[in-house]
Amino acid sequence: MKKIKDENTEDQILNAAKNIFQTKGMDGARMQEIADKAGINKAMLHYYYRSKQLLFEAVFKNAFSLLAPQLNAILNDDSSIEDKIKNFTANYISFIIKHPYLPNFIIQELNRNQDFILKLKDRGFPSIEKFKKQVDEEINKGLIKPISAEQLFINIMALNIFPFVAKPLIKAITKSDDKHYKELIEERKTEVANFIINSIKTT
Amino acid sequence: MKKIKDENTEDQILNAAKNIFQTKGMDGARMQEIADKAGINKAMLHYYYRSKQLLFEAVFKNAFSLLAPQLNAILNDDSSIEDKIKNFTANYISFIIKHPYLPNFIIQELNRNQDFILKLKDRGFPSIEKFKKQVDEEINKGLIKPISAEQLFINIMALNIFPFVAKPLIKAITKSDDKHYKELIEERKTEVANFIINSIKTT
DNA sequence: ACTTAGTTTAACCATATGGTTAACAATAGT
DNA sequence: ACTATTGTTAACCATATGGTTAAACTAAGT
Repeated sequence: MKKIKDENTEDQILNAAKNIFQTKGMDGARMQEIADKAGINKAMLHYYYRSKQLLFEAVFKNAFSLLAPQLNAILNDDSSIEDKIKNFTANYISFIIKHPYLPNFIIQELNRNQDFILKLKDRGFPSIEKFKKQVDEEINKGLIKPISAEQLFINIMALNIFPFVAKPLIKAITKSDDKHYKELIEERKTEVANFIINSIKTT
Repeated sequence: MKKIKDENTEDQILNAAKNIFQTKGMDGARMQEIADKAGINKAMLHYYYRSKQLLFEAVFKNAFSLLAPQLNAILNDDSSIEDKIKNFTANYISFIIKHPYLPNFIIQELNRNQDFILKLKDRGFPSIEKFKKQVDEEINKGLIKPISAEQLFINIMALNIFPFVAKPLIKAITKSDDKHYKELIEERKTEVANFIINSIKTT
């Protein structure tokens, strides 16, 4: 009863669906297009995933499960805040270069359907508690200037994620072609960490 | 031949279209829903705007023409960089509180259709040249630490715009209800400017 | 060989959707 | 009052779309 194939149909579908959903979003995606990209019949999509909604959710959860560990790297790692910021910045940018549609996809779809995030709020969902303690500790030790952990976290996310989400806008305003945009992003692997640390480090 | 009315049909349509397009995006919006919200017949949409695409473009241009002056406030004002950052941060956040769907709408749609930005690139489209000169000048005068104008501009945009774009994510990770989220944002009116200035100000 | 269970296909279906049409209403100029 | 122009409506149309069905195919178990 097992199919001996290079890749089973279910995965072919999921990969095609990832591709289409992440570039066009839930509303812009067409089941026929996904089927075509997977090289199979449209009925197969429903055979394996029942509905567009369920197929989409499979893709979304999959995408989020890639992003979550990245965020947990700031929130739950044991290294110092300075080290975390340096590592996260370099790692996250490399990570997104490999998955360019991820941040946009997640942000867009979370905005489209606010309730949707409830379906994710468990197993490994990033949470800020530990980070809060760490920030307060380092402030007390005089290692960093006073700042709320929430604001610091928002700032770290913003500086790292935004340049990808707003790529078209940034390219237009800075009059960059793809090459120059890529250089800007590459620079940010160190630039962003320095910018943050400059701001919060005690002198 | 003029209609004496509280509001002419064309504007009613545009307002309804704004509402629907900005919350649901081009792909998620339905002409029927726009007509219903405007309280008119669906044929009127086509009578006044010919097609969904053209109606959408009217809404988009309108939205962008609100955002552009905000960005130009950093790029082309005559005040010092420090003052610009302080003013922009406070103003922009107040501005978005009034137009909460704006940044998301623009970013989402620019990502959906990359070519679309070409239709905007004229009259008052924000451009970074003047800001570049100013940054270099202030660095030379020793007022701020060395930083590329592009990176500084990206950082300013990121810290200000991202918290709105990523609202659902931030709310979930910081376990905030609407009230706490609003407080976080309110804090940022001064927090963000301090964060940036701390980082670039010479000591 | 035959049965059984899972897999795949083509054809089909109901509905939604953007858009059109033709008739009708209102208004202003004459 | 008559006419031309503009505004508005209901009915309609072609197509796209998510989803279903019934039949055919495949591979393993016996």
